[in-house]
Amino acid sequence: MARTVEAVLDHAAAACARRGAQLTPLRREVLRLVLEAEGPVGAYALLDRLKETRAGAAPPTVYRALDFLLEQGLIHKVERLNAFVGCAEAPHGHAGAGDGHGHPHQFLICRRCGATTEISDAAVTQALAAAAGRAGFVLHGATVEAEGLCARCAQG
Amino acid sequence: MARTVEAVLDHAAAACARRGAQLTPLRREVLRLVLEAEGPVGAYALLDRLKETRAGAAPPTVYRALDFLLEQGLIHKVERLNAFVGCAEAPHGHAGAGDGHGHPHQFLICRRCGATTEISDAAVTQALAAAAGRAGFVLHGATVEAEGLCARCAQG
DNA sequence: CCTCGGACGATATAATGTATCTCTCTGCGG
DNA sequence: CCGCAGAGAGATACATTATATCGTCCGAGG
Ligand SMILES: [Zn+2]
Ligand SMILES: [Zn+2]
Ligand SMILES: [Zn+2]
Ligand SMILES: [Zn+2]
Repeated sequence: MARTVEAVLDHAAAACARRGAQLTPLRREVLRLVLEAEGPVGAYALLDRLKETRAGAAPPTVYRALDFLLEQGLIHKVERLNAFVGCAEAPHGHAGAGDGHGHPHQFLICRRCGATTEISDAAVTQALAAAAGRAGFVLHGATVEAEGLCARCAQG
Repeated sequence: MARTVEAVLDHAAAACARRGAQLTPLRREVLRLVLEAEGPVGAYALLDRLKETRAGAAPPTVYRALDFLLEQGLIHKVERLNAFVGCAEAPHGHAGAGDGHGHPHQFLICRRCGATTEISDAAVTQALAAAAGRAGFVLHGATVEAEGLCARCAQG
């Protein structure tokens, strides 16, 4: 797993460089903390972990890094949780569209165990685009977060 | 317009009563403030307005009322804005499902003028339900918030 | 050398949301 | 009438999340 995270970090650094951006050591460290977390992680939880290696870290430190990672499409924000997760697709070649918006995605959030699964369902994306179009709305992005019970918790 | 708001409030009170809940004067006042706002309105903005008539109002005052109104499906929360809007369907007979979750809905949020339009698109709802089902996820509700340019702003 | 811009450090403050305890009112059983 | 339970609300304090602002450093380009 540690190997995997390092590989993703290297891949992310390359993707940033390709777009003229730079995954600095600080940003890389924050991204690592997000990826190592088991699920969505709050900015202040990240800050606490970051302080272990960077004593002077403060809220703007982590928020600036998170803003960068969001722009690069390397992480997503879960609005319902005010928390952040690594993009599930970044390691598989997508790594952000370079347009500053990431890619269309949806979250399935378990109300019991908190598991948050990223999916990228074309039908959902299309349906939303169609609905927006009918309203004359020019779509730039969307937050889609489902709440319910994950497969594991639904069994009990 | 004022007439309309009063009519909606009366309708909401009746709907609550039908479900064994009570739209108390305080809750009614908070709902009125939400409905009178031009768009999504934050809890603390509501609190400021509420203080004009209820000097002792504090954060829990407004949050408790908002929680009740959310449960009754009379308002929705816009997660991306941390703000609240009146349900666009409540005045038209729906007025909450009574199941404590409101109804499926989506928001179209204009990044330029801030206009927030509530829609209820069956195709989006179905597509999301299908995607969740394929993941073995039991869907209970969803936050769907599109960002872009409204018809008016897109023209410029 | 100069200076310009991006990244970061540092401090303070704003905005949003909860916990907890008390108090009062109301309806009801005894 | 009395005592009690439960909902609603007042009040204080606190927790969590996010931003504003200013200063410093450093490398790219002139
Ligand atoms: Zn993603
Ligand atoms: Zn679960
Ligand atoms: Zn609605
Ligand atoms: Zn607009």
